[in-house]
Amino acid sequence: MDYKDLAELIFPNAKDISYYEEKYPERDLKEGAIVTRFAPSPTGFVHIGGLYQSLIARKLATQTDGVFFLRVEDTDQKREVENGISGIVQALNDFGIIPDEGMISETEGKGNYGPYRQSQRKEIYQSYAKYLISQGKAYPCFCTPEEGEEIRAKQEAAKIRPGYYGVWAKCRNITVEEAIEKIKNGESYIIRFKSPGREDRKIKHHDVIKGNVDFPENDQDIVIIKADGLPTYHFAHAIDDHLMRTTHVIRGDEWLSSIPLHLQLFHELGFKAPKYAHIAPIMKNDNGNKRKLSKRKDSEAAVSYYDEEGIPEEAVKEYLLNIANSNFENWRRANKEKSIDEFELQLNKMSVSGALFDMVKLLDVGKTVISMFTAQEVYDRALVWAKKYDKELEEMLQDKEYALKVFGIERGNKKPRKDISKWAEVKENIEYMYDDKFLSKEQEYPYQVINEKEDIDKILTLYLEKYYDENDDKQTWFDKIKELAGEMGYAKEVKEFKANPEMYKAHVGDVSTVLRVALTGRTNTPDMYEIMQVLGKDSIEKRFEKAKNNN
RNA sequence: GGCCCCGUGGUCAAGCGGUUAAGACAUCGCCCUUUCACGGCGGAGACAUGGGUUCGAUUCCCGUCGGGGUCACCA
Repeated sequence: MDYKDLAELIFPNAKDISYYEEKYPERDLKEGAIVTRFAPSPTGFVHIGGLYQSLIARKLATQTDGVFFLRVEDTDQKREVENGISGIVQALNDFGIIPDEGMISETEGKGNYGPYRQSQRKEIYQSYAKYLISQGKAYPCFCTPEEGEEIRAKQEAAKIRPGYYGVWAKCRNITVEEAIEKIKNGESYIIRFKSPGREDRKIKHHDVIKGNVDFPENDQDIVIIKADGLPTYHFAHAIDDHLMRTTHVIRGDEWLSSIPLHLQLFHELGFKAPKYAHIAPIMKNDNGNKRKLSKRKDSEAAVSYYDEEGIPEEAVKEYLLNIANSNFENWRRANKEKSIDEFELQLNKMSVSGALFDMVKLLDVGKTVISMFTAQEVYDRALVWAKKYDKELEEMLQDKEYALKVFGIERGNKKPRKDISKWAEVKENIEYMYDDKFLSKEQEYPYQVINEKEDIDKILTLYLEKYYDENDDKQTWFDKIKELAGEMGYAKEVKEFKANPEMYKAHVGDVSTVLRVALTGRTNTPDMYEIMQVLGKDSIEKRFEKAKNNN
């Protein structure tokens, strides 16, 4: 009896691996094409780091005329979550990251290298496990989980390296006869890889991002097929990325230390190893300590957060690209109008250590992104967001014509206004432009220099009676406010005021402030001329009236 | 604890033997016919540390300290 008999006994129905090698041939792509993937487990939660990886993977595949696919790693039934796959598909879709192959819904996939869901690839893994067993490179292990823990406890007590290796690998040297007998007796078992490695030898590895890294060889006989018949991550990774013809494995750097194992697995399986690019995680400062953005503690770890806050997907992607390749910023400044698809990302320019997540910077990117939008785009996007998250804003946006005027203030020129960084800010930002909101609410009037009610009332009255004409162009409008200032005995020019401060109580700017505050309840607003144009005479009169009646 | 990776201003980061050590965000000041925003100009602000190697180290080597990752029948 030999290894073949043992393999046959364990996996009697498994196909020969040549079947799969033929079924999933080398891809016919041009030289240098990158085949890569995003391979999450379907927990229903997409982490910003996952989006980061996908963005990078997608870009690289696109840049090289390669392939980007979505593979779902659902070999741990305990972690299964309902609709977990759809959540991932949807999240990627929201950010315009569309895989060429892979899962497209909870149950369907597309492409010729599937299934793209590991739980549906059980037979494939078993074929390769069978192959390894028949080669004497894997073996059934009859140790129970409890025995495993005992071994571990002993190792810890003795302060030696924990794990299933060397003399601790009890089942590694069981004879074929013995193994067959145990199996026939119905003893339960798992399949372990028989590692040929030695801990005292080093391997060299070149990571596309991390550079050269040396590790001790792997000597652990890791589990490859679990008691439930499904593979562990490591085994599935080797089989899948080989069969799906992945050229570059782009993943989080928490996997870096598995490199010796993975390389060994590829080698023993007779596969060519892919290139690896281990991405540093996005971190957060937590009381002086850096740590990965945490699903439980940090709302911004979930990609859904950005949708809820109304941070445009373009902004999130630009920010991420910023972290990925610091030359992106310069490129962006030189190419303001271009799509980020035209930026060429380089893996080897990525930072080897994790960046702290910077919300302030993200919002700054958001501001710039939104400032480039037309009023129509702002309207459309804000409306989509409002329908989902803010009924009141949705109502305000019902009068599209008016909303477009409001969003059009100081927009579309060479120095567009940058005052909206996310859709959640829109309501607060435009609220005062709506009569039904403004007039019905009790207002604060933070007048600055000119404070006497008498003066204020006089300015408001005079302005409407004698100066304001809605047909004035901006220069005339401006000149009239100066005249009003003069009539009131204030300086018509700020410079004049600054030169002779003792001669005047206030200047034209202070008069403007009175008008502005009466009009909007704020000291900071966009250009007042445009505001008046949008508001119209009727509204202006009502607002001044309200201001006069204020106390 | 073992193994591995990393350490340039508050943050993201160029530079990688000789530089006035870029740039962006944040911050401060000035200017931008009246605010704010935008924009412009300017200021403050950094090579963790101790030893080497070298004519010369932010750049190379070693130690220290600090940070991160990993050591499952989870991915």
